[in-house]
Amino acid sequence: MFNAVDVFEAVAEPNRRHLLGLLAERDRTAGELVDSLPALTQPAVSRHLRVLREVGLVEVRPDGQRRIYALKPDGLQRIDDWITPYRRFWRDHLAALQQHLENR
Amino acid sequence: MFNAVDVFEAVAEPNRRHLLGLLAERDRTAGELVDSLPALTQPAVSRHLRVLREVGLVEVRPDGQRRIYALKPDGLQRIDDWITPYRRFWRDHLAALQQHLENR
DNA sequence: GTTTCACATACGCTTGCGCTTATATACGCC
DNA sequence: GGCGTATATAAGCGCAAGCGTATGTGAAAC
Repeated sequence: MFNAVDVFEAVAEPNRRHLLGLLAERDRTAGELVDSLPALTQPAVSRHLRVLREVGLVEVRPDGQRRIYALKPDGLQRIDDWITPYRRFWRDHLAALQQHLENR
Repeated sequence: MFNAVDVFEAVAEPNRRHLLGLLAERDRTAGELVDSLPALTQPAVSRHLRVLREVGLVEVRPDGQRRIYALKPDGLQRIDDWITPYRRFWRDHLAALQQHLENR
């Protein structure tokens, strides 16, 4: 019924990356996050937070009638793991460039 | 007129990640890449390759009537740069876990 | 030049995303 | 209880992504 979203798709959305950036600084209430995206309405931000929750990038804890969002430490690791094998490509490239500069 | 696609969106598509994976092994012709995705038609794969080209993740060189695709070394670096500040989160988390195990 | 092969593009279609407005839920305060 | 505040969900819509079929382009072989 609902399409399961994966981490890559979650992170592809600029507004969601913005939210992650704020949560990297410190935990925030849903209200604070809504205020941080003035171009969007409250329900829009709420939906983005839902997506981030569902892929395990953030977690919520209730605080009275507020809801405090926090970054979940290992969520982005899946992307990092995926990138790892590719990392050597630009490392090699940079190394070759370095070599070239030294040898001229 | 054309919506500029960014790297994150390009990588969000599973078929495109599949193509990148193959190109990480070695350069391939468009035809080989088409064969690697039997669920898709040739035009579908061609369009995915176009997206990967436009965001600078791959490059093409002609070889007679073939077109040889190759991974572009620094394309994914932008994603890696973005992840970097977050990396310490799961590092810290793992460290805390380690600490906990040693102290029990 | 014509035919064939390898690949890209055009077009039309369906589906899902992200948005807004409206409404529900749930807590705190009186 | 009733009311305001904080957040989530429902409903509906526009638009773009991704797909397939059909067609264009350009090189090679004859």
